[in-house]
Amino acid sequence: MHHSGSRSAIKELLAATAVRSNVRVCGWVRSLRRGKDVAFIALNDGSCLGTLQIVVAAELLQISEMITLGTGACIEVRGDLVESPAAGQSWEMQASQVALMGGVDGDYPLQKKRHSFEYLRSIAHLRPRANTFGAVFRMRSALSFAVHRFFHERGFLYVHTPIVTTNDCEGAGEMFRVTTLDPLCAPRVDDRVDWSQDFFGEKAGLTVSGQLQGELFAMAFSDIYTFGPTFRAENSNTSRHASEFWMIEPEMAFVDLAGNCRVAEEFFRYLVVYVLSRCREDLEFFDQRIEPGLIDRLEKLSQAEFHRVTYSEAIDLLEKSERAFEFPVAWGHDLQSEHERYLTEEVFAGPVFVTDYPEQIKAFYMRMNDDHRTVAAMDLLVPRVGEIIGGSQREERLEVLEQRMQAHGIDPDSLNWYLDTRRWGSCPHSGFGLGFERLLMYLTGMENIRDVIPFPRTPGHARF
RNA sequence: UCCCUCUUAGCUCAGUUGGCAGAGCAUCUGACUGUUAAUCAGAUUGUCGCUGGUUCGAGCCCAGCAGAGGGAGCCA
Repeated sequence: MHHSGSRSAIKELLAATAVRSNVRVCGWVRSLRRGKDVAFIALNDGSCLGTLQIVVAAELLQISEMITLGTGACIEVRGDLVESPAAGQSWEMQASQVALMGGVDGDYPLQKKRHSFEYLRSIAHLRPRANTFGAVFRMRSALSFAVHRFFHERGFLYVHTPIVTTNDCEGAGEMFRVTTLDPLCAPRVDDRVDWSQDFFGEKAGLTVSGQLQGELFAMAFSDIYTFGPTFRAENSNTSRHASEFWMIEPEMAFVDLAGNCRVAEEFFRYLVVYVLSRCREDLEFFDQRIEPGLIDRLEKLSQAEFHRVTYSEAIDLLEKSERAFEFPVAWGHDLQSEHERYLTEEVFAGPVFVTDYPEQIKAFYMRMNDDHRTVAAMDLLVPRVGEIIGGSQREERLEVLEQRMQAHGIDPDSLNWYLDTRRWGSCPHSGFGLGFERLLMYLTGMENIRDVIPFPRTPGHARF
């Protein structure tokens, strides 16, 4: 800023304990009420949900280019912070100077009224200025910090696993291709693209998970975690899926499945308690406007016991229920959304870990149990969202792992570096993956993943 | 990818049996006011998603296409 004098954040002014003179604030006009002698501006700068009421004498507004002042305009105000004589706020600002930085016209798409989320998605470049999205993205930021704090407090190493990868066999979904070859005349051998001539000398793509690399680090640093973007080229079109999302993946040496669940539970509870104490104003907004009862739900959750049930027990519970499910319940088949929802919403009415799934429906790296028909896998199911965490104890025995890879049609040679950790100094270890956006949805009550990502990427959509 | 629903003013949405295109908000003008998404009066605003069909006549019925939303699958 070319002017001297520092800028006060509106959050700070609204929390003031005494009057303050010669204050400077900058922000965007949320609402303007104009009278003959006096005008009132509700100003927001994103530092908090609330607005600062600016009181302006009419003469001040008449001087300059104030014609373009309206909802959405950006202004700089100088004046004094005083006690507000009227109801509605305890502090307000008596303006001595108002400067327009960026005006608006009648085409400004955000009005001082409620808009549909669908419409706001179409103006994703402006929606951060709307109350709901202000609250969502402040909370996203706070929650990211809380994730790092949790692991930092417990001595976990934060590792940046690669975004570009050449593993095509993680079984976690379709990959986006990364290439510098010209799609119209890519080099070919035997009628197939010759990836050896590509930039990385082999077929490369965007990561679908940092887990395999995370395991390598866990077998050197004991406790590690990753927290970064993940990409899935699946053509899935639901309110819970995005092509680009953020995932948190801890990996812990010397920890079995039960210990893995304990960490997941502690982590989940830590984050709930964190937002309850640090994001109160935004949570109250969600509680009021997005999901009535949210705060109560989260407070109960912070005390709640997380239930544990094996897959086989879950199948029994589903079979015993009088419910007519659309998909049949049978041991050996994966649980459908409706089954998961029934378990977490009706049977347990709270978070539940389902463990020990049949080996044929889970990934190759999950540890084979002694019964030789289930693996040490766990999913954490929560009401409303369904599966929010998926994890397992990893197979640390070289021969068993090789066997599992064969059975899943994966060439062990393509992952020889992964197998090396089992060859030399192998150890029992476990980890899980938590979808950051799903967590955010659960904590805000927002129902569409596209509304908790700043600029969401989904099939057919990568604008902004 | 499959199933269902939707698409009307800048936004949110009504539009009956096929018969003149509507409301609220926003915007503009004015009034009024220490106001609280202020209030009051007046004014402006339409390729009824697109293409074709049925009909004397289509926002409404039919077909195709496009876009959006919800559900399913896949998963986090």
